Amino acid sequence: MSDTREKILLTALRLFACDGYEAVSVSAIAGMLGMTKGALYRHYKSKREIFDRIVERMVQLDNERARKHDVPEETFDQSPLAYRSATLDNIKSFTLSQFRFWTEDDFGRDFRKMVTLEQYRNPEIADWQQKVLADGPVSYMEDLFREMMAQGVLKSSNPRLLALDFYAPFYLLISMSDAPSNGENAMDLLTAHIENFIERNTVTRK
Amino acid sequence: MSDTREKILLTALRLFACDGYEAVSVSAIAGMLGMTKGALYRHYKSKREIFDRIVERMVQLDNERARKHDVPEETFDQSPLAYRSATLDNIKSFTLSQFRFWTEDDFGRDFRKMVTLEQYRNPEIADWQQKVLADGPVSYMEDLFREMMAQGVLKSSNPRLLALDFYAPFYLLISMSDAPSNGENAMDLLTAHIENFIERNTVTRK
DNA sequence: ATGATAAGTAAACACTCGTTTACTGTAGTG
DNA sequence: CACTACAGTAAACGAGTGTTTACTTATCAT
Repeated sequence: MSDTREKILLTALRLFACDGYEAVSVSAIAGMLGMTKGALYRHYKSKREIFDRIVERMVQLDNERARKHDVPEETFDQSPLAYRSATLDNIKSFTLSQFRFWTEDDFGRDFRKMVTLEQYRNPEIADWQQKVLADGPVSYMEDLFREMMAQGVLKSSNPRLLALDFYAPFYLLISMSDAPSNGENAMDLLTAHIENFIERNTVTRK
Repeated sequence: MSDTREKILLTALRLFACDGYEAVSVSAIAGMLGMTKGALYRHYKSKREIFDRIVERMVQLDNERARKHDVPEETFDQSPLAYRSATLDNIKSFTLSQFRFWTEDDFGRDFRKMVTLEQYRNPEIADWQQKVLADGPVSYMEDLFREMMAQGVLKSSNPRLLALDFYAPFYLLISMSDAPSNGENAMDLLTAHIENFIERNTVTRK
Protein backbone atom coordinates (compact mmCIF):
# COMPACT_ATOMS: atom_id res chain seq x y z
CA MET A 1 0.00 0.00 0.00
CA SER A 2 1.00 3.64 -0.31
CA ASP A 3 0.98 3.99 3.48
CA THR A 4 4.73 3.40 3.43
CA ARG A 5 5.10 6.19 0.89
CA GLU A 6 3.35 8.56 3.29
CA LYS A 7 5.48 7.46 6.25
CA ILE A 8 8.63 8.03 4.23
CA LEU A 9 7.49 11.53 3.32
CA LEU A 10 6.69 12.49 6.92
CA THR A 11 9.84 10.92 8.35
CA ALA A 12 12.02 12.63 5.75
CA LEU A 13 10.33 15.97 6.48
CA ARG A 14 10.96 15.56 10.20
CA LEU A 15 14.65 14.93 9.56
CA PHE A 16 14.95 17.70 6.94
CA ALA A 17 13.37 20.09 9.47
CA CYS A 18 16.07 19.34 12.02
CA ASP A 19 19.26 18.88 10.01
CA GLY A 20 18.55 20.30 6.57
CA TYR A 21 18.17 18.46 3.27
CA GLU A 22 21.86 17.85 2.52
CA ALA A 23 22.73 16.65 6.02
CA VAL A 24 20.05 13.94 6.00
CA SER A 25 21.08 10.67 4.35
CA VAL A 26 18.77 8.25 2.60
CA SER A 27 20.03 5.57 4.98
CA ALA A 28 18.94 7.67 7.94
CA ILE A 29 15.41 8.06 6.57
CA ALA A 30 15.10 4.35 5.82
CA GLY A 31 16.74 3.35 9.10
CA MET A 32 14.24 5.39 11.11
CA LEU A 33 11.46 3.39 9.43
CA GLY A 34 13.18 0.05 10.09
CA MET A 35 13.98 -0.71 6.48
CA THR A 36 16.95 -0.57 4.16
CA LYS A 37 17.55 2.27 1.76
CA GLY A 38 17.06 -0.06 -1.19
CA ALA A 39 13.41 -0.49 -0.21
CA LEU A 40 12.96 3.27 -0.11
CA TYR A 41 13.74 3.47 -3.82
CA ARG A 42 10.65 1.35 -4.55
CA HIS A 43 8.57 4.36 -3.46
CA TYR A 44 10.60 7.35 -4.59
CA LYS A 45 12.97 7.46 -7.50
CA SER A 46 15.40 9.79 -5.72
CA LYS A 47 16.02 11.71 -2.52
CA ARG A 48 15.20 14.91 -4.37
CA GLU A 49 11.77 13.56 -5.32
CA ILE A 50 10.85 13.21 -1.64
CA PHE A 51 11.74 16.87 -1.14
CA ASP A 52 9.71 17.89 -4.19
CA ARG A 53 6.67 15.89 -3.04
CA ILE A 54 6.88 17.61 0.36
CA VAL A 55 6.89 21.04 -1.26
CA GLU A 56 4.07 19.99 -3.58
CA ARG A 57 2.02 18.88 -0.56
CA MET A 58 2.57 22.19 1.23
CA VAL A 59 1.60 24.24 -1.81
CA GLN A 60 -1.60 22.24 -2.07
CA LEU A 61 -2.29 22.53 1.68
CA ASP A 62 -1.65 26.26 1.53
CA ASN A 63 -4.09 26.74 -1.34
CA GLU A 64 -6.79 24.84 0.54
CA ARG A 65 -6.30 26.89 3.68
CA ALA A 66 -6.28 30.13 1.70
CA ARG A 67 -9.55 29.16 -0.02
CA LYS A 68 -11.11 28.20 3.28
CA HIS A 69 -10.03 31.18 5.38
CA ASP A 70 -10.41 33.89 2.77
CA VAL A 71 -12.44 36.86 3.91
CA PRO A 72 -16.07 36.03 3.02
CA GLU A 73 -17.45 38.41 0.43
CA GLU A 74 -20.88 38.74 1.99
CA THR A 75 -19.58 40.70 4.98
CA PHE A 76 -18.88 43.63 2.70
CA ASP A 77 -22.61 44.18 2.23
CA GLN A 78 -23.42 44.29 5.91
CA SER A 79 -23.61 47.41 8.02
CA PRO A 80 -20.29 49.06 8.93
CA LEU A 81 -20.73 48.07 12.55
CA ALA A 82 -21.31 44.41 11.81
CA TYR A 83 -18.56 44.52 9.21
CA ARG A 84 -16.14 45.93 11.71
CA SER A 85 -16.66 43.39 14.45
CA ALA A 86 -16.96 40.52 11.99
CA THR A 87 -13.74 41.48 10.23
CA LEU A 88 -11.78 42.06 13.43
CA ASP A 89 -12.99 38.78 14.86
CA ASN A 90 -12.07 37.07 11.62
CA ILE A 91 -8.59 38.56 11.68
CA LYS A 92 -8.08 37.47 15.25
CA SER A 93 -9.27 33.88 14.83
CA PHE A 94 -7.53 33.54 11.48
CA THR A 95 -4.24 34.77 12.94
CA LEU A 96 -4.45 32.43 15.94
CA SER A 97 -5.32 29.53 13.66
CA GLN A 98 -2.34 30.30 11.47
CA PHE A 99 -0.09 30.49 14.51
CA ARG A 100 -1.27 27.12 15.73
CA PHE A 101 -0.59 25.63 12.31
CA TRP A 102 3.00 26.86 12.12
CA THR A 103 3.87 25.93 15.70
CA GLU A 104 1.71 22.93 16.70
CA ASP A 105 0.69 21.08 13.54
CA ASP A 106 3.37 18.53 12.71
CA PHE A 107 3.45 19.15 8.98
CA GLY A 108 3.21 22.93 9.30
CA ARG A 109 5.91 23.19 11.95
CA ASP A 110 8.31 20.80 10.24
CA PHE A 111 7.83 22.38 6.83
CA ARG A 112 8.41 25.86 8.23
CA LYS A 113 11.61 24.68 9.90
CA MET A 114 12.80 22.99 6.71
CA VAL A 115 12.14 26.20 4.79
CA THR A 116 14.15 28.10 7.38
CA LEU A 117 17.10 25.79 6.78
CA GLU A 118 16.89 25.85 2.98
CA GLN A 119 16.07 29.49 2.35
CA TYR A 120 19.59 30.71 1.54
CA ARG A 121 20.48 28.12 -1.10
CA ASN A 122 17.12 27.46 -2.75
CA PRO A 123 15.59 30.47 -4.53
CA GLU A 124 12.18 28.80 -4.83
CA ILE A 125 12.13 28.18 -1.09
CA ALA A 126 13.33 31.72 -0.40
CA ASP A 127 10.40 33.09 -2.43
CA TRP A 128 7.96 30.89 -0.56
CA GLN A 129 9.34 31.98 2.81
CA GLN A 130 8.93 35.66 1.93
CA LYS A 131 5.52 35.20 0.33
CA VAL A 132 3.94 33.07 3.05
CA LEU A 133 5.79 34.00 6.24
CA ALA A 134 7.50 37.38 5.94
CA ASP A 135 6.75 40.09 3.39
CA GLY A 136 3.54 38.49 2.07
CA PRO A 137 1.46 38.68 5.25
CA VAL A 138 2.63 42.24 5.92
CA SER A 139 1.53 43.40 2.48
CA TYR A 140 -1.75 41.51 2.84
CA MET A 141 -2.52 43.13 6.18
CA GLU A 142 -1.44 46.49 4.81
CA ASP A 143 -4.08 46.30 2.08
CA LEU A 144 -6.69 45.12 4.55
CA PHE A 145 -5.91 47.89 7.03
CA ARG A 146 -5.97 50.56 4.33
CA GLU A 147 -9.43 49.39 3.36
CA MET A 148 -10.58 49.38 6.98
CA MET A 149 -9.27 52.90 7.45
CA ALA A 150 -11.21 54.05 4.40
CA GLN A 151 -14.32 52.49 5.91
CA GLY A 152 -13.71 54.23 9.21
CA VAL A 153 -13.17 51.04 11.17
CA LEU A 154 -9.53 51.75 12.00
CA LYS A 155 -7.98 55.05 12.96
CA SER A 156 -6.09 56.66 10.11
CA SER A 157 -2.32 56.10 10.09
CA ASN A 158 0.40 54.60 7.94
CA PRO A 159 -1.10 51.24 6.88
CA ARG A 160 2.27 49.59 6.21
CA LEU A 161 3.63 50.55 9.61
CA LEU A 162 0.43 49.34 11.19
CA ALA A 163 0.65 46.02 9.35
CA LEU A 164 4.23 45.65 10.57
CA ASP A 165 3.14 46.35 14.15
CA PHE A 166 0.37 43.78 13.88
CA TYR A 167 2.22 40.96 12.17
CA ALA A 168 5.80 41.20 13.49
CA PRO A 169 4.99 39.81 16.96
CA PHE A 170 3.37 36.84 15.20
CA TYR A 171 6.61 36.19 13.39
CA LEU A 172 8.87 36.65 16.42
CA LEU A 173 6.72 34.45 18.64
CA ILE A 174 6.98 31.64 16.09
CA SER A 175 10.76 31.76 16.40
CA MET A 176 10.54 31.89 20.18
CA SER A 177 8.24 28.87 20.21
CA ASP A 178 11.03 26.86 18.57
CA ALA A 179 13.04 27.08 21.79
CA PRO A 180 11.90 24.17 23.96
CA SER A 181 11.82 26.23 27.16
CA ASN A 182 9.42 29.09 26.48
CA GLY A 183 7.01 27.64 23.94
CA GLU A 184 3.94 27.52 26.13
CA ASN A 185 2.91 31.11 26.75
CA ALA A 186 3.42 32.19 23.15
CA MET A 187 -0.26 31.74 22.29
CA ASP A 188 -1.31 33.79 25.31
CA LEU A 189 1.12 36.58 24.45
CA LEU A 190 -0.09 36.63 20.85
CA THR A 191 -3.72 36.75 21.96
CA ALA A 192 -2.98 39.63 24.31
CA HIS A 193 -1.11 41.43 21.54
CA ILE A 194 -3.98 41.12 19.09
CA GLU A 195 -6.61 42.29 21.58
CA ASN A 196 -4.37 45.15 22.62
CA PHE A 197 -3.85 46.05 18.96
CA ILE A 198 -7.56 46.03 18.18
CA GLU A 199 -8.40 48.11 21.21
CA ARG A 200 -5.75 50.71 20.43
CA ASN A 201 -6.47 51.10 16.73
CA THR A 202 -10.23 50.81 16.48
CA VAL A 203 -12.29 53.97 16.12
CA THR A 204 -14.12 54.40 19.42
CA ARG A 205 -17.82 54.00 18.75
CA LYS A 206 -20.41 56.35 20.18
CA MET B 1 51.53 34.50 8.08
CA SER B 2 48.23 34.11 9.88
CA ASP B 3 46.51 36.11 7.13
CA THR B 4 45.61 32.84 5.44
CA ARG B 5 44.08 31.62 8.69
CA GLU B 6 41.80 34.66 8.73
CA LYS B 7 40.82 34.23 5.08
CA ILE B 8 39.92 30.60 5.74
CA LEU B 9 37.73 31.60 8.66
CA LEU B 10 35.85 34.26 6.71
CA THR B 11 35.46 32.11 3.60
CA ALA B 12 34.18 29.18 5.66
CA LEU B 13 31.71 31.45 7.44
CA ARG B 14 30.41 32.76 4.13
CA LEU B 15 29.82 29.22 2.92
CA PHE B 16 28.36 28.02 6.23
CA ALA B 17 25.95 30.99 6.13
CA CYS B 18 24.61 29.89 2.75
CA ASP B 19 24.60 26.10 2.85
CA GLY B 20 24.97 25.13 6.50
CA TYR B 21 27.94 23.50 8.23
CA GLU B 22 27.35 19.92 7.08
CA ALA B 23 26.69 20.80 3.45
CA VAL B 24 29.99 22.68 3.08
CA SER B 25 33.01 20.52 2.28
CA VAL B 26 36.58 21.23 3.26
CA SER B 27 37.46 21.00 -0.43
CA ALA B 28 34.95 23.74 -1.19
CA ILE B 29 36.47 26.08 1.38
CA ALA B 30 40.01 25.42 0.17
CA GLY B 31 38.98 25.57 -3.47
CA MET B 32 37.44 29.01 -3.04
CA LEU B 33 40.81 30.21 -1.72
CA GLY B 34 42.75 28.61 -4.60
CA MET B 35 44.46 25.97 -2.53
CA THR B 36 44.10 22.28 -1.79
CA LYS B 37 42.41 20.94 1.30
CA GLY B 38 45.68 19.51 2.54
CA ALA B 39 47.04 23.04 2.95
CA LEU B 40 44.00 24.02 4.97
CA TYR B 41 44.95 21.51 7.63
CA ARG B 42 48.18 23.44 8.24
CA HIS B 43 46.00 26.19 9.76
CA TYR B 44 43.13 24.32 11.41
CA LYS B 45 43.28 20.84 12.79
CA SER B 46 39.73 20.02 11.73
CA LYS B 47 36.64 21.41 10.01
CA ARG B 48 34.95 21.62 13.39
CA GLU B 49 37.72 23.83 14.74
CA ILE B 50 36.97 26.45 12.07
CA PHE B 51 33.35 26.48 13.23
CA ASP B 52 34.41 26.76 16.87
CA ARG B 53 36.78 29.66 16.12
CA ILE B 54 33.95 31.46 14.31
CA VAL B 55 31.66 31.09 17.31
CA GLU B 56 34.49 32.16 19.63
CA ARG B 57 35.03 35.28 17.53
CA MET B 58 31.34 36.20 17.63
CA VAL B 59 31.13 35.73 21.40
CA GLN B 60 34.10 38.04 21.80
CA LEU B 61 32.67 40.60 19.34
CA ASP B 62 29.33 40.48 21.12
CA ASN B 63 30.92 41.12 24.51
CA GLU B 64 32.79 44.11 23.12
CA ARG B 65 29.65 45.58 21.59
CA ALA B 66 27.68 44.99 24.78
CA ARG B 67 30.36 46.74 26.84
CA LYS B 68 30.45 49.64 24.42
CA HIS B 69 26.72 50.20 23.95
CA ASP B 70 25.58 49.50 27.49
CA VAL B 71 23.33 52.18 28.95
CA PRO B 72 25.68 54.66 30.64
CA GLU B 73 25.14 54.76 34.37
CA GLU B 74 25.51 58.53 34.68
CA THR B 75 22.24 59.25 32.91
CA PHE B 76 20.34 57.82 35.86
CA ASP B 77 21.43 60.78 37.99
CA GLN B 78 20.20 63.41 35.57
CA SER B 79 16.82 65.08 35.64
CA PRO B 80 13.85 62.97 34.52
CA LEU B 81 13.44 65.08 31.39
CA ALA B 82 17.03 64.75 30.30
CA TYR B 83 16.98 61.09 31.26
CA ARG B 84 13.96 60.50 29.12
CA SER B 85 15.23 62.04 25.92
CA ALA B 86 18.74 60.68 26.43
CA THR B 87 17.46 57.17 27.04
CA LEU B 88 15.03 57.22 24.13
CA ASP B 89 17.69 58.57 21.80
CA ASN B 90 20.07 55.90 23.02
CA ILE B 91 17.52 53.18 22.41
CA LYS B 92 16.87 54.44 18.92
CA SER B 93 20.51 54.76 17.86
CA PHE B 94 21.47 51.50 19.55
CA THR B 95 18.65 49.65 17.81
CA LEU B 96 19.55 51.06 14.40
CA SER B 97 23.21 50.26 14.97
CA GLN B 98 22.32 46.69 15.90
CA PHE B 99 20.15 46.37 12.80
CA ARG B 100 22.97 47.56 10.58
CA PHE B 101 25.30 45.03 12.15
CA TRP B 102 23.01 42.05 11.56
CA THR B 103 22.09 43.05 8.02
CA GLU B 104 25.04 44.98 6.54
CA ASP B 105 28.22 43.96 8.38
CA ASP B 106 29.71 40.92 6.66
CA PHE B 107 30.59 39.03 9.81
CA GLY B 108 27.37 39.90 11.61
CA ARG B 109 25.13 39.02 8.69
CA ASP B 110 26.92 35.76 7.83
CA PHE B 111 27.07 34.63 11.44
CA ARG B 112 23.38 35.33 11.94
CA LYS B 113 22.53 33.31 8.83
CA MET B 114 24.75 30.45 9.96
CA VAL B 115 23.02 30.46 13.33
CA THR B 116 19.68 30.35 11.56
CA LEU B 117 20.78 27.22 9.70
CA GLU B 118 22.27 25.44 12.72
CA GLN B 119 19.71 26.32 15.40
CA TYR B 120 17.71 23.09 15.28
CA ARG B 121 20.59 20.63 15.65
CA ASN B 122 23.02 22.52 17.85
CA PRO B 123 21.73 23.31 21.37
CA GLU B 124 24.51 25.82 22.04
CA ILE B 125 23.62 27.71 18.87
CA ALA B 126 19.92 27.52 19.71
CA ASP B 127 20.60 29.13 23.08
CA TRP B 128 22.67 31.86 21.45
CA GLN B 129 19.94 32.58 18.91
CA GLN B 130 17.32 32.95 21.63
CA LYS B 131 19.57 34.96 23.93
CA VAL B 132 20.91 37.41 21.35
CA LEU B 133 18.21 37.62 18.68
CA ALA B 134 14.83 36.45 20.00
CA ASP B 135 13.78 36.14 23.62
CA GLY B 136 16.83 37.96 25.06
CA PRO B 137 16.22 41.39 23.53
CA VAL B 138 12.51 41.21 24.39
CA SER B 139 13.25 40.50 28.06
CA TYR B 140 15.91 43.21 28.07
CA MET B 141 13.53 45.81 26.65
CA GLU B 142 10.81 44.62 29.02
CA ASP B 143 13.00 45.42 32.03
CA LEU B 144 14.00 48.74 30.53
CA PHE B 145 10.42 49.73 29.77
CA ARG B 146 9.23 48.71 33.22
CA GLU B 147 11.86 51.00 34.71
CA MET B 148 10.89 53.85 32.39
CA MET B 149 7.23 53.43 33.33
CA ALA B 150 8.13 53.65 37.02
CA GLN B 151 10.02 56.86 36.28
CA GLY B 152 7.06 58.27 34.40
CA VAL B 153 8.80 58.41 31.05
CA LEU B 154 6.55 55.86 29.36
CA LYS B 155 2.81 55.46 29.73
CA SER B 156 1.87 52.61 32.00
CA SER B 157 0.98 49.34 30.27
CA ASN B 158 2.08 45.72 30.08
CA PRO B 159 5.88 46.02 29.74
CA ARG B 160 6.33 42.60 28.10
CA LEU B 161 3.68 43.34 25.49
CA LEU B 162 5.27 46.72 24.89
CA ALA B 163 8.71 45.14 24.50
CA LEU B 164 7.24 42.71 21.99
CA ASP B 165 5.67 45.58 20.04
CA PHE B 166 8.96 47.43 19.98
CA TYR B 167 11.33 44.61 19.11
CA ALA B 168 9.31 42.30 16.85
CA PRO B 169 9.45 44.58 13.79
CA PHE B 170 13.24 44.66 14.21
CA TYR B 171 13.29 40.88 14.04
CA LEU B 172 10.91 40.59 11.08
CA LEU B 173 12.70 43.29 9.07
CA ILE B 174 15.97 41.38 9.46
CA SER B 175 14.35 38.34 7.83
CA MET B 176 12.87 40.50 5.10
CA SER B 177 16.26 42.05 4.40
CA ASP B 178 17.58 38.58 3.53
CA ALA B 179 15.41 38.57 0.42
CA PRO B 180 17.45 40.27 -2.30
CA SER B 181 14.51 42.26 -3.67
CA ASN B 182 13.23 44.34 -0.75
CA GLY B 183 16.31 44.89 1.36
CA GLU B 184 16.68 48.63 0.82
CA ASN B 185 13.78 50.27 2.63
CA ALA B 186 14.08 48.09 5.74
CA MET B 187 16.14 50.70 7.58
CA ASP B 188 13.62 53.42 6.73
CA LEU B 189 10.71 51.29 7.89
CA LEU B 190 12.49 50.46 11.13
CA THR B 191 13.30 54.13 11.76
CA ALA B 192 9.68 55.08 11.17
CA HIS B 193 8.54 52.30 13.49
CA ILE B 194 10.80 53.44 16.32
CA GLU B 195 9.81 57.10 16.01
CA ASN B 196 6.16 56.12 15.84
CA PHE B 197 6.61 53.89 18.90
CA ILE B 198 8.29 56.63 20.93
CA GLU B 199 5.66 59.17 19.98
CA ARG B 200 2.80 56.86 20.91
CA ASN B 201 4.16 55.64 24.22
CA THR B 202 5.88 58.65 25.71
CA VAL B 203 4.07 60.58 28.43
CA THR B 204 3.06 63.88 26.86
CA ARG B 205 4.98 66.62 28.62
CA LYS B 206 3.29 69.81 29.75
C1' DA C 1 -1.72 -24.36 -8.26
C1' DT C 2 0.61 -20.80 -11.19
C1' DG C 3 2.21 -16.71 -12.76
C1' DA C 4 2.35 -11.70 -11.89
C1' DT C 5 3.17 -7.90 -9.14
C1' DA C 6 4.78 -5.42 -5.50
C1' DA C 7 8.00 -4.75 -1.44
C1' DG C 8 11.82 -6.02 0.72
C1' DT C 9 17.17 -7.36 1.41
C1' DA C 10 22.10 -7.38 0.57
C1' DA C 11 25.70 -6.10 -2.11
C1' DA C 12 28.02 -3.52 -5.35
C1' DC C 13 28.72 0.93 -7.94
C1' DA C 14 31.18 5.31 -8.54
C1' DC C 15 31.90 9.15 -5.93
C1' DT C 16 32.72 12.35 -2.14
C1' DC C 17 33.63 13.13 2.65
C1' DG C 18 37.14 14.60 6.50
C1' DT C 19 41.64 13.48 7.67
C1' DT C 20 46.52 11.81 7.32
C1' DT C 21 50.83 10.92 5.09
C1' DA C 22 54.93 11.58 2.26
C1' DC C 23 57.01 14.71 -0.34
C1' DT C 24 58.33 19.61 -2.50
C1' DG C 25 59.57 24.11 -2.46
C1' DT C 26 61.00 28.35 -0.19
C1' DA C 27 62.22 31.83 3.18
C1' DG C 28 65.08 33.00 6.95
C1' DT C 29 69.08 32.11 10.32
C1' DG C 30 73.59 30.29 12.29
C1' DC D 1 76.31 26.74 2.76
C1' DA D 2 73.67 23.83 5.73
C1' DC D 3 69.69 23.68 8.66
C1' DT D 4 65.17 24.54 10.20
C1' DA D 5 60.44 25.88 10.03
C1' DC D 6 56.67 26.64 7.42
C1' DA D 7 53.18 26.43 3.64
C1' DG D 8 51.92 23.99 -0.02
C1' DT D 9 50.73 19.64 -3.28
C1' DA D 10 49.28 15.02 -4.49
C1' DA D 11 47.80 10.84 -3.13
C1' DA D 12 45.92 7.60 -0.22
C1' DC D 13 42.86 6.17 3.75
C1' DG D 14 38.48 4.35 5.57
C1' DA D 15 33.92 5.63 5.95
C1' DG D 16 29.74 7.17 4.05
C1' DT D 17 27.02 9.21 0.00
C1' DG D 18 22.94 8.47 -3.52
C1' DT D 19 21.69 5.05 -6.68
C1' DT D 20 21.37 0.50 -9.14
C1' DT D 21 21.30 -4.38 -9.51
C1' DA D 22 20.25 -9.22 -8.58
C1' DC D 23 17.76 -11.89 -5.72
C1' DT D 24 14.09 -13.25 -2.21
C1' DT D 25 9.53 -13.17 -0.30
C1' DA D 26 4.58 -12.63 0.08
C1' DT D 27 0.06 -11.45 -1.76
C1' DC D 28 -3.44 -12.18 -4.95
C1' DA D 29 -6.25 -12.91 -9.25
C1' DT D 30 -6.92 -16.26 -12.77
